[in-house]
Amino acid sequence: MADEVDRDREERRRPYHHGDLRNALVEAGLRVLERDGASALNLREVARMAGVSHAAPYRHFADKQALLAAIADDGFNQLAARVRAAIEHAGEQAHAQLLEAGRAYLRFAVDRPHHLRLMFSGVVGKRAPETLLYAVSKSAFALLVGIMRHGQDQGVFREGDPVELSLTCWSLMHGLAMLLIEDQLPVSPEQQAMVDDLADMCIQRLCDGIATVQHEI
Amino acid sequence: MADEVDRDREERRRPYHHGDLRNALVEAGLRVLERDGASALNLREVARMAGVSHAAPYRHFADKQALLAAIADDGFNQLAARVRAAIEHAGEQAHAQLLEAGRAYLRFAVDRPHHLRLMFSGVVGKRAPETLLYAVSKSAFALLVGIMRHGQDQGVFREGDPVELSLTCWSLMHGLAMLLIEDQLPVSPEQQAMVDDLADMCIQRLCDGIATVQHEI
DNA sequence: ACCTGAACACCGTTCAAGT
DNA sequence: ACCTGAACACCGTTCAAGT
Repeated sequence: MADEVDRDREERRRPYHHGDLRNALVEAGLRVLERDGASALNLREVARMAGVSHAAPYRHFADKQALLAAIADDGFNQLAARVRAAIEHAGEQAHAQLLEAGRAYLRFAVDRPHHLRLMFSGVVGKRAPETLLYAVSKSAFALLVGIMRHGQDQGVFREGDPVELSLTCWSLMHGLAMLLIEDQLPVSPEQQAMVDDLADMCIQRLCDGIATVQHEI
Repeated sequence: MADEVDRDREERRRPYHHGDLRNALVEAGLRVLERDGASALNLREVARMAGVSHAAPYRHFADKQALLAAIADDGFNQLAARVRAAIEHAGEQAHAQLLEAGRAYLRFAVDRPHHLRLMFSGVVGKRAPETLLYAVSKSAFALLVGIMRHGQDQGVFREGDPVELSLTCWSLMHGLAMLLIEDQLPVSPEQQAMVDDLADMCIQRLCDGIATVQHEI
């Protein structure tokens, strides 16, 4: 407690030149975001929290949107890291990897609902395919495609374009995450075990299919 | 053109007592929303568009959030109506009904991306289960549960809790819709035929399953 | 009952000036 | 090179006053 206060004061005392203001602003923004939500996130308070004047952020970000984009970008990195760790933790079986990846996605949503919402809320604006943001989200997607290929090699996943399979799976988990944090589902985001079960259930349904016979399309 | 101008002027001329200001505000808000997005939606401009002072909306809405909630509510009604019409148009087969419902969901997303985002963006705030909003979204969900039961009766859908099946299906379509309007998918929302195909493909994957063998969970 | 106009606090953004 | 302080336009919200 006392240590935290001292550290805070030290950070604020650092005169004039803040060591790494850009990062400090992103982190402060992240704190405000998860505490009060996106609508309460404003540049002036973020600057206040970082101990600089309200004009200082404009040295590092063109405007408020640019800060939001940086925060969203950080979220994509964190999400990808979590999913990657979950896959590694799952062992060799593609099916188990898929379940763990799904759980990790949902846990991120439950831990940082405002962050996930920001990442997929259009605040960032239409992005060009070259953008870093796009690249990072693509890299999380690449993990999923890897699982699919792996499962096809193991003979446990059906043949077909692994990108299509991945896309279906991502949509399922993403929709589940969004509906969950919007309280649209009969499961409270607070109950971790129930959330895990929900992820498992949905992925299991996707693996098993819901039809009794296969339709031509 | 000239007619529109005349009508607009007539609406604005109506002196002092606006006939149905509440609805006029919701409609004006809807127009601003789809034109410029949620971040550009402000009460003062909406009031301007409705031809009243910036304080007038407070006679009908407690605050800005209440107007946003009303707009979101309208969206849930429109979405449910579209899905209902799609199901009726699909004929008797549960599988066809499911495909058409999915297409309708995705088309709504593509037609009104900002509206869908608002509906599921937490601006409305945590809602109590009794809220109208919740009830309406539940009624759209009820349509889906109906399809599932129907398919089970027809013997084309696997046995199991129809609510679980519906929840999986809704998550899949919702996630697909959100990712699509965020330009996260390799399909442009402008290409209607591609969007329909995407909906079909995902639902087909869910119906068929992706695993070659059924796992215990 | 319903709407207006002035007023207040606050935000995003800019810019000349400071170190 | 990086930050400050004043300034501007604009927004959400309130309230006494008008019809």
